[in-house]
Amino acid sequence: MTSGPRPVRAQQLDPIAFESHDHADCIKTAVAAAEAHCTRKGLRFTPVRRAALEILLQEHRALGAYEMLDRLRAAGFGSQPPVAYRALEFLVANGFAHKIERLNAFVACANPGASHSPAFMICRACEAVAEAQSPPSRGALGAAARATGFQIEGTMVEAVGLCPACAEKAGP
Amino acid sequence: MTSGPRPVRAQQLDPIAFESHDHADCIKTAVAAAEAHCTRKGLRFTPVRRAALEILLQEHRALGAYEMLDRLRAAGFGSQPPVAYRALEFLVANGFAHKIERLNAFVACANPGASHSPAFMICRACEAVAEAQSPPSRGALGAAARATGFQIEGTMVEAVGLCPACAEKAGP
DNA sequence: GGCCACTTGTCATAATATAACATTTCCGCT
DNA sequence: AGCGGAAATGTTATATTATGACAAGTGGCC
Repeated sequence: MTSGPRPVRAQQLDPIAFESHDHADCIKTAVAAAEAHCTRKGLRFTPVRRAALEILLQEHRALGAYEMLDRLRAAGFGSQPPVAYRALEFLVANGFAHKIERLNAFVACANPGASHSPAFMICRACEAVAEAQSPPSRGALGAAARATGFQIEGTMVEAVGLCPACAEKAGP
Repeated sequence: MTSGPRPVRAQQLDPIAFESHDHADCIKTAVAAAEAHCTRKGLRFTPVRRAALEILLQEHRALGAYEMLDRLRAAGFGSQPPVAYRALEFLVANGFAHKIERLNAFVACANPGASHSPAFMICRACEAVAEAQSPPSRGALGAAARATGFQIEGTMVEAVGLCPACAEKAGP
């Protein structure tokens, strides 16, 4: 999980998650949305939790819990694993972040508030993670579930491959 | 696994993976298939590897690496983690087993040899795991990949929920 | 203030996974 | 049959990921 040669460019416009966009703005928007959601639901959007979300939003890649812990510690919060795991658990439980099982790592939700059945594309070279929306209970799996009587409560879809930037570096 | 509806006898009938089938037979068949595949490909189907596959086939649920290690040790093989991890790596690499990322655990392949783009249904109550075939990257994910230029190399699909037996136990 | 639920920080430990290396086994070759 | 190299095995040691338990702090509410 090296932080590798990740492209970091001029202030606000970064080619991340396979597309360019205004990063500072996407952070502000997402944090504001989370805050609003917590207010509505009576949840406590505490400093650690806000910090954790901001840290995740800095990257469009998955961050391990211990990487998160390092950054939270650097920001003056507690320094033991549960600090990171609890903040991440809160973010995941409330749809502000997702766990990437394949990487044992966490990524900010690209679409908080939207109906959630996300699918992820994970670059095996640079570890960037992009989120796509996938319709719930899709094709073959939904059919198999109905056929056997299995009740689906949640589905994980994670594709591993090469993002456009890394594909270009790798081959012709 | 189930190669069609098969007549079954009382003693060998186990209600597993959400369906009844002849378990002893499904083990023999799968091991023979693996052996044949290895012979064809010049791979070494060594005793540990065979034992690991048999152990996985005993269950239609995912087994953690250390659970596997315990059983391999009991069978007279080495007693250190790499023993289990290497056998499992071999089985996964050759399509005889799959890793269930959600559980950090491994399950025998229900359909070895078939074109592989498996999807799993994981019961959160009893941890049974059933494998369905899913068409490779169709639908929303494939579309997103094409749109962004992401090259999918492999996809993991895991649904969590309740198997029929546990659903019945849980609530009418 | 006193109560309560929740959150935070910590220590301790569990569970999962890999690195590195000596030894043995197997296969192809002569 | 004997040799050489690649692969597999078993081991020690350690890295990485994750959780249990408990004391102390925080904030809402009567």
